[in-house]
Amino acid sequence: MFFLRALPDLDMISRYSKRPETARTIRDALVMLRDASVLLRCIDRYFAGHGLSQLQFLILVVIDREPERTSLRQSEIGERLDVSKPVLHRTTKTLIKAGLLRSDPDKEDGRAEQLTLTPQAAHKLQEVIPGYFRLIADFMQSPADTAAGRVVR
Amino acid sequence: MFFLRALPDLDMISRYSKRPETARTIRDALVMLRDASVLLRCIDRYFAGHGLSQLQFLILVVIDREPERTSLRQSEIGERLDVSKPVLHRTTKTLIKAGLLRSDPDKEDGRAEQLTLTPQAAHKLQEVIPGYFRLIADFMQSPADTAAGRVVR
DNA sequence: CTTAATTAGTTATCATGATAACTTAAAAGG
DNA sequence: CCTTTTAAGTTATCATGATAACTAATTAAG
Repeated sequence: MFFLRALPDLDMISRYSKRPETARTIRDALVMLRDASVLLRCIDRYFAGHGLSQLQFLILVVIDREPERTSLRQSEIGERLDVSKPVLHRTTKTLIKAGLLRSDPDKEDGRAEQLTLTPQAAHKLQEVIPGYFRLIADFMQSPADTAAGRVVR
Repeated sequence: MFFLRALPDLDMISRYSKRPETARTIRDALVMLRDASVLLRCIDRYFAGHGLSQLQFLILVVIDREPERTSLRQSEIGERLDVSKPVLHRTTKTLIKAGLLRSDPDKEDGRAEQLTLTPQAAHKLQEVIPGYFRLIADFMQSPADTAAGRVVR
């Protein structure tokens, strides 16, 4: 996360990078980092209000959206989400305990487990996705209001 | 951080948000979240290579760039950086132990402390800022190469 | 002045990210 | 086959974010 509230001005950036064109690019990147950080916090807060972390949500999503499959292994989820193995392990266990995932042994591989969405998980996704997209759309339209938690509508 | 490697396509997004214009906006936001997350990781890795966290760097920066002042209180740093008080507390203590900050009692307020950059900190900033800006510029020009840690030059 | 409210900083505790090192099963090489 | 290497998942440990609740100093109100 990028925490700086007031970004450096172009002059300051230019002091360290010769070409003015580059300074402008860097400025744009910093704006992006700041915007994304604020939005990520809004998203975290939104999911927390539904008893989920962002990663938990994404794990459910990648299983749900898999065509022709109803379950994935931990390792397959890892191919779709850019997180470390131990974090994936811990988070899938949390989801199992919460009743949102079911774990079955993989018949082809004794080391692996197949992770399937429970009906509660499918329901949870239905409950959560519309508001997720609405939050993002609201933020893009009016970042300050959305970040302040005000009703934008 | 936003970990999804392959973003949902417009059709999928449209299933949850009526207007196609909104779907496009959401897609843009997801792209931004993903780009920013990848860049943030590159930045983390860069600072780690110099013995700093991103927050540690930003604390040094906001003190350094303060006009007419050579020191700030914890609370003033908190006004400039969007982090919680305990995190700020812990991180400034770490910087003091590392010899990058000096803490002096505030003469006007018995509760407060004035935090000043040490010469090592000023040197560290000089060492670190050019590469920081270069990393960001490289990333904006060629995200994949920069993220892969390849030399872009 | 004295009391109440606010502010600066601290502490304890938790959540969620990472790496390193491990166990066990599967796959590859000889 | 048997050994070695790779892959799936797990465990231990650490870093860095958050909130809640605290102490002590300052400021505001009466």
